[in-house]
Amino acid sequence: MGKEDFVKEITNIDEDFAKWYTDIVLKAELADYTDTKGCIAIKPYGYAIWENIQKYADEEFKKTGVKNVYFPVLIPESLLQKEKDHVEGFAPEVAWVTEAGGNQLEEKYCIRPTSETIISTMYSKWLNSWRDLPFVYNQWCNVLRWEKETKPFLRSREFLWQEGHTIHETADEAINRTVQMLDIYADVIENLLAIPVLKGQKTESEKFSGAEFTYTVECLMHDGRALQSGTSHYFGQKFSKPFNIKFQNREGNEEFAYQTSWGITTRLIGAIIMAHGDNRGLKLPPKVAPIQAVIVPVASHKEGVLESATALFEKLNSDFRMKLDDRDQYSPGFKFNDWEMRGVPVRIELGPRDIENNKCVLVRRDTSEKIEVSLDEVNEKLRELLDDIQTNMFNMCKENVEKRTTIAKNMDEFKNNLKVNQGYIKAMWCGSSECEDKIHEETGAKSRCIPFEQENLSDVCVCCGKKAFKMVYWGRQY
RNA sequence: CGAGGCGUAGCGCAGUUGGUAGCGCGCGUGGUUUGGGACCAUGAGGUCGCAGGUUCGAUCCCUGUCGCCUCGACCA
Repeated sequence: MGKEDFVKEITNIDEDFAKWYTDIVLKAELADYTDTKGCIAIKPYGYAIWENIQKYADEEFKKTGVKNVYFPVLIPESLLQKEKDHVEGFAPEVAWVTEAGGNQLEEKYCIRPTSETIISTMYSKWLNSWRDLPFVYNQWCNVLRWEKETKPFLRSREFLWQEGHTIHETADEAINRTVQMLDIYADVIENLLAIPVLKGQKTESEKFSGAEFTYTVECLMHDGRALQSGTSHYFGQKFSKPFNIKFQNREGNEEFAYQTSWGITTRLIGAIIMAHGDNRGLKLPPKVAPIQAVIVPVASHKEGVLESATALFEKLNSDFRMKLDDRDQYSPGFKFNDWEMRGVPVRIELGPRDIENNKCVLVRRDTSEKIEVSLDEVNEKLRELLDDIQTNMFNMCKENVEKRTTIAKNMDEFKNNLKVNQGYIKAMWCGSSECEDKIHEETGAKSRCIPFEQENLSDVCVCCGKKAFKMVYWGRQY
């Protein structure tokens, strides 16, 4: 292994993926551990990635009529209790505020683990007529879930997300909304983050607590484990009844509204790290990278070099998110490695040789390929290169998914394929939670989803051999 | 929450058979360097995770506790 194949101080990605992951989070300065157990501080570079995700997603949401709102972080206990399945699902990981201002509170408050309850209460207050519908609201906020095992971005006690909550006049309209939002999530993840997704429906045992059904987008990481990356839930009238969200319909009768919720979280930052990273560190898709290209001047003490580098920076900075690395305490070689570790998609080298020839050198992070480009057409070339990197990163990721997706027709194949490839196992399923449990017990894999695109692999369940209901993707998860 | 591992400088680690600590990297300053992790000189930085106990004396021994990591169970 040559020195170009690894970065000092970062664990080898194939030897210890978990360690590699936390190395990247810390060394690339995305986040850091805090004195608050299970909660991270997101540093500027990591937060900038989140801001890019937010910006893109928020624009897509608004194109479909979503409006942003804000609800309280504290929810009274009585509200949380109203929907039975919901409270059962969340109770173990809810944190409570019982004391304030030096006094015990008469009613304790939970710190929101999700906001269906408080939002439903307000919707009930605000809704009168079918003419008021739909409510298509979203909030960007933090939530708290008292997780026992935590990992930066992937599972922390506090995390940032958006939660959309809608109510509709009809079931069809609500269901269409869940599909529409799932499609936006798929678009965010595939087009912005360059990670291919698997779209489908969660099984009964994997769906959101309180939902009629849950749609999901699943991603596969470098090591072949799956990550639930965005969910969209249909509630029907399961919340609107206990929360009394009703309206007078077109016939003049009282009717309960049809409800949805949907969310993506800062976990997506973890997905970017684990789907694209390699032994040189983080690898960011250009569309979401806080810095799309970094200019590294070579021999910057020499006459005119820093001036030319600054001029190039100015020339590019209006079209791209740029960084000029003019730190004088580091050698160019150090900077090359440093920016690769931080995942910047393109490095631009500019030294006396280049300046003399009116050129610069563009080096891409994904393939390490170097090209010389005339300074006159550097904007166009950089644009092309970034587009190509974005596409190539998606394709590389897709190759990994395809390589790691296998079919199993019996449990031996299931176990063997999982052992060899990790990744997704496609297998027929009878629809019983007993088989799901048994598969999980025997293989460690859980159902990822019932994909929208179905194939008939066989007529019988991979586990029990009874009549098959659907094809399911299975896999080990984060 | 079950099993295991680790807490000594910002990071990675030594070390003290009990007498308050060192190395490498990093960091500050001055200079020479600069096309894949430069070099010389000179500095700064530690209540040895925390709390008890044993002891003349604890970073070291004992007990407890907290935190982090890995593997399971649970979740975005």
